[in-house]
Amino acid sequence: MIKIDTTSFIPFYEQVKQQIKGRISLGTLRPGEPLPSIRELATLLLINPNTVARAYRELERERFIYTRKGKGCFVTDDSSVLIRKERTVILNQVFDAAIEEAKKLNLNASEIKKIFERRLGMRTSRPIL
Amino acid sequence: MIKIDTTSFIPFYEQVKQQIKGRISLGTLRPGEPLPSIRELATLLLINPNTVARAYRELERERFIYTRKGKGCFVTDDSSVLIRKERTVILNQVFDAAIEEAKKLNLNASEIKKIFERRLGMRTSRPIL
Amino acid sequence: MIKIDTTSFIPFYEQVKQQIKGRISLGTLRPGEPLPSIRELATLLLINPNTVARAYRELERERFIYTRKGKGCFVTDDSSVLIRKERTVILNQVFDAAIEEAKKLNLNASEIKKIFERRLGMRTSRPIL
Amino acid sequence: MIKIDTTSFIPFYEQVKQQIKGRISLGTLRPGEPLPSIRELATLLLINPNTVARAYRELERERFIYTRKGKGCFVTDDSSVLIRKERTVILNQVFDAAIEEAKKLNLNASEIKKIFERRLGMRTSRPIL
DNA sequence: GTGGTCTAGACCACA
DNA sequence: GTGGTCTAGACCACA
Repeated sequence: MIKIDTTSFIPFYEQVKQQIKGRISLGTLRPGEPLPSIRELATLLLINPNTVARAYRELERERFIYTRKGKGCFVTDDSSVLIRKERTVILNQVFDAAIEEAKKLNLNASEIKKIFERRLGMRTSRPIL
Repeated sequence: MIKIDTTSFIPFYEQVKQQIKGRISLGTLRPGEPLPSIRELATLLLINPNTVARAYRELERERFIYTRKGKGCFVTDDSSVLIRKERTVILNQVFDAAIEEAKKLNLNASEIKKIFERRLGMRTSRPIL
Repeated sequence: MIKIDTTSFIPFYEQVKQQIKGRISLGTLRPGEPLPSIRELATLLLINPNTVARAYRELERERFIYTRKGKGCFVTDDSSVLIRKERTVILNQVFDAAIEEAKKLNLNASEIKKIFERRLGMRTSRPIL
Repeated sequence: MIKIDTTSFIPFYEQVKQQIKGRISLGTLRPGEPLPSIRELATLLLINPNTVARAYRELERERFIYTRKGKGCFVTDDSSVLIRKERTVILNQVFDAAIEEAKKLNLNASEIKKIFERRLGMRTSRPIL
């Protein structure tokens, strides 16, 4: 499910971090549940274990996961609370960025809205209503 | 108007490129019009001339601008055409990114729409309606 | 009484070693007396038996304890002598470390002394005087 | 001035961090002042640049230093404030550790005090008075 | 098997 | 020159 975009400017370790957070937020990864092992995920993503280790280390420092030596890494109990806090911030950021971009390309609000809804529709299984 | 986000993972030269393209698209920079000189822009953005030079070099290679030795850099006649081509691609990218992000954070389509419209409203001078 | 600090950089086996030595020095563990069994101590400390085994193995190599197959591990007769030798070394080490740390934090001798005595007082049942 | 103890259990990157903090606290490194470059310090300490980079990265995340791409790392303005906060915590920790150690070795308060003052005297140029 | 530290060395952005 | 990311691979503590 996790993917690395090798063409992106975003560092690999950062992509891993963001996607782990995303999965916690989605509930795919729940409190107490183990993350894939560093080596396992590295193999899966075709990247170096050190890079995954860095992502995990930073997630630990940010209290989304915790580590037990020799056992593995696990989602913390308060991870979802932390993510919920980050959530609004993150969402505002990405939408503001998109809108800003559209404005720079000289679109007005209704044009922006039209494009947005087209994209949203394409990526939704059910009709929006 | 142009700004460098020093905390972003996007390289400075890329930020400059994107913003120049944005201004061409906006019509703030028109065909034939001169760009700010490398040194001038570098001073303005508090970055090294080499970095601006790289942005200009790539914009030239992509045919958005051309260089006249001793005179400076100018917007090409077909720059807007080129940008128009990029436009849809760019917009789709940024909106898809935003929507993707929202989905990772476990929002459904109508929630995403609500947030989007709130942000869009905040950043528009006239009411949308 | 023995405790593992899971946040410390000091390896678990080393923490066990140090604390066993401490108890021999304290007289809580006397020559000839049996140590808790490897499994027992491992269970108590919530760590793996292998880790306790390593601590015991090294203590045996350093002649603080000896092993009787099928019976267990016991404190040697000359353990206290050995520890007495280590004692001054150990104490100097820890105090030098503390003083060094204080100096790095830019305190002068009298300030260091003041802090030290405050801490010592706090951790002593009877008044020092 | 900075030294790596290769026999210590404390990781190299952590030793570097602690000593940089110590020098900031001492005033040897002042706000705005540049740290030695990563490569320079690595060469000096006979360790790998990656290890120094990790120390610097963590110091940056803890807001003791900041980084300017292509320019170097510099002490932040509020570094001393942050250190002052850490100061008491750190000092209590090290002194408590030393005292605890002494108690485990079965010394009473006055003996501990005697040893402490002997060590303190040895490491002070002027008599304490 | 698990994670943690470290090295040697490549390649990039930036000054 | 500066810092940042990444890889390949070694060695250690711990389960």
